[in-house]
Amino acid sequence: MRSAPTILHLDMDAFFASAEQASKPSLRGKAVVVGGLGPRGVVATASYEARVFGVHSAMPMAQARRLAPNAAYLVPRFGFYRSISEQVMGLLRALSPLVEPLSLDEAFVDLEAGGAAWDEESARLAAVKLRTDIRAVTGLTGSVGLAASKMLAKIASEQAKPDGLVVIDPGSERAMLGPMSVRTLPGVGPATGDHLRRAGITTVEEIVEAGEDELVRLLGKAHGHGLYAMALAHDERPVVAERETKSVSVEDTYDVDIHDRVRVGLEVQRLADRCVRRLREAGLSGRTIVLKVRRYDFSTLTRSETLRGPTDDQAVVREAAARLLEAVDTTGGVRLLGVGVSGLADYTQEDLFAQAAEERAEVDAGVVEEGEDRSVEVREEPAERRWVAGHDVRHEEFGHGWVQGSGLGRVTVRFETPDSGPGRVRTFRVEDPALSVAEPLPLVSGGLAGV
DNA sequence: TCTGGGGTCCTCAGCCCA
DNA sequence: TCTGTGGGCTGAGGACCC
Repeated sequence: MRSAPTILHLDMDAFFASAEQASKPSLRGKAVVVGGLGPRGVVATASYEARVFGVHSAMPMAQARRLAPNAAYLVPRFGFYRSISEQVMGLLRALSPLVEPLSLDEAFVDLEAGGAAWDEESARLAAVKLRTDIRAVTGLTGSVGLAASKMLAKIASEQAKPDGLVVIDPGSERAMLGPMSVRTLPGVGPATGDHLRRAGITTVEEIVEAGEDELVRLLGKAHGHGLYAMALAHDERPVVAERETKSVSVEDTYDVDIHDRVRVGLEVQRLADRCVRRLREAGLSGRTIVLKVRRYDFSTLTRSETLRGPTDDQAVVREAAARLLEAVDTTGGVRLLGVGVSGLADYTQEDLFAQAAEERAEVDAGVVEEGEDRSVEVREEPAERRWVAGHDVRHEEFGHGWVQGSGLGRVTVRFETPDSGPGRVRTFRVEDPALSVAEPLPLVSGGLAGV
């Protein structure tokens, strides 16, 4: 392990909820819950005000509504969050070329590799400046952990939350980790935590006392060795900037279980099409097609088939998924269906030529118009459906606002912007021609323009 | 209480092949 | 030729992460 705390872990505070609060002044200081709003939705992020009521990530939305009935409930706007995330990642890359994003709101940075820091003092200065810059550019706060390894930097940023900075001094790690719960260590979730507890192990120092052989016996080779090393604060995993995608998948949970076998088949085709679209957008093709089925009783099964060569062909993926479905008993109903492709390869020249030839043939045959996106069904949306709660809109007279709710032919809009005060609410007919869908505004004036 | 969506990695069993 | 062994691939499932 290196000797200076020059690995940085950044974790944006309650990211989705904070972004919504920054975008909507009337929600600041209020309980905000972002997640799926359907009957089977779960919480993606809860604002700190909502956490006071016991609401947390991954909690069923129905339970969150019981705990915090007066909170604002919003669907996630991933495009908006992605644009903020890109600004943050830009600030990180200015520190070092070695930036490893873990998600939209989290990343590791190897400060030493970028020459941004070489000892504790320089690392601390870089972290302080980073937090100031993030706030200036995005208007949001992030917590930072600094340590000599990834695991410890992540634990440090967790301790720093919200809006803080924690540095773990090299030499103090073992003493700090010892009394902590085994669940603190990466890779210990509910199942492994339970497993260890049944063996009388609840803290990190009890892992060390149990010894490596006992851990391997309990958890298997890879997990046992890995966890024992983590408990000793040994973590040599490097910060990796470019990670190759290993699989691409799409899945849908249905509001009501599907019983009709024909409908199940149609949904699988739709998912196969969506999966292929994502594959192509990423310039990838893959050999293994995976079908995922979650049944009415939440039991989940996967069926897969490996082809002779990689494909990104819609018809091939559809057919494979349909074959896999044939072998699955869906009596009783299904709540989730998914289609994925793994065993990925970059587009080969051969693939490109084959695809181009196929498309030319289709154009010649009059199947699709040149320039037409054949993967997207163009359909006129009913007026009601255009007004998604939480999304931005613009009114010719009243300016920029966001949809608070819609129904019964009416849409309610709150007119406010990130730099206005809390705004007023007005209601319109859903087909009001003065109202249109709008892009989110930058959270800081000029912010989206870049650093 | 009733459990999303998109991923990653590991384990185990069965099969084939050298 | 028979038997044992070990590696690689495939398919299924489980755990974990954000």
